Amino acid sequence: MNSLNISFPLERNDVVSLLQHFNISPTRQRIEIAEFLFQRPQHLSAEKILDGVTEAGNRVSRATVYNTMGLFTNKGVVREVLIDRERVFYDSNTDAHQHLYNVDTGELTDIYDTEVDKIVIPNLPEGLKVVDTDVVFKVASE
Amino acid sequence: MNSLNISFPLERNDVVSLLQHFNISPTRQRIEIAEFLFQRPQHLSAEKILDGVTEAGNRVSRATVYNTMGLFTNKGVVREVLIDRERVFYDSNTDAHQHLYNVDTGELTDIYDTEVDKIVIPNLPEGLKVVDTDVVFKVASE
DNA sequence: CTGCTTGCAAAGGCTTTGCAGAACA
DNA sequence: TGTTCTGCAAAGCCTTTGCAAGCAG
Repeated sequence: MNSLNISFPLERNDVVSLLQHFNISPTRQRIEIAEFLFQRPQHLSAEKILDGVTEAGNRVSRATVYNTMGLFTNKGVVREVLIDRERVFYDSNTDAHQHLYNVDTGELTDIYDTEVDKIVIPNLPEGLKVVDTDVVFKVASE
Repeated sequence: MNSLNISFPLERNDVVSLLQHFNISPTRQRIEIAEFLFQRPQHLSAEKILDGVTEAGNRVSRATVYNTMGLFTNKGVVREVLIDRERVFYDSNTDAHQHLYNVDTGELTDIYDTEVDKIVIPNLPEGLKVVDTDVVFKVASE
């Protein structure tokens, strides 16, 4: 999925390149948000992103966080993960991978299972192509 | 996932049995909601469920629809599908199956792919078990 | 009776929007 | 100087909650 091979954490220069690669003009706010996102592979809500950017000493409005994350998602910079109905999570890891969601703790972790790539959809109608595959394994304590 | 082998549409008597099977006392409202859900395999939002039940000539409040769908989900009568960030969908088909989501049209369809059942999670921590597997293929026009 | 259910209205909480000012090319 | 972007505040919208009345066992 991700042909960019991001090596976390991303330096500021790399962040700017990344944004430009996706045809996003690198404004101060977008750079600061992206820098925070790509410190490491992580799953973050809009609120957490706002908090994180703010704690890093930068000032970005809530509306801009929402606008920016919508933009990043559309452009493919990050991936939306819908698991918790309470809020959307943004995944800074866009490599092909799946998720393990612990229903007891709410913890969301990445897993890599090459078998998933081999899945072929039976009877995929003509003229359609798969643009993304979301796989979430919900796990609980035994 | 579903060992009940529901044959759509479900008759009123079967609906009552179904609810009892899940230890849900069959109140008028719950029966009417379940009857609407199990007319056919479908993916419905709370609003659509309220509309449908109302149009069928029954009277149920919005709050009861939400309460009931929460109950049905917890008991395993239906499955929540989180795809659209706008709202939650409830799936009246609880057989093991996957979803095809057309990002252009918003259409959500069921697919059956036995290969998915074979997926084994690498490094699943001890003491955890998989309780559910959500697979969504996002497709678009070529 | 006693506890479970329902329904209304209000509150809650995440997200979007309108619009004026700022930044940018 | 025209376009894009930001930020504030308000609005929007889905969902939950408090609470009184109704219903079931």
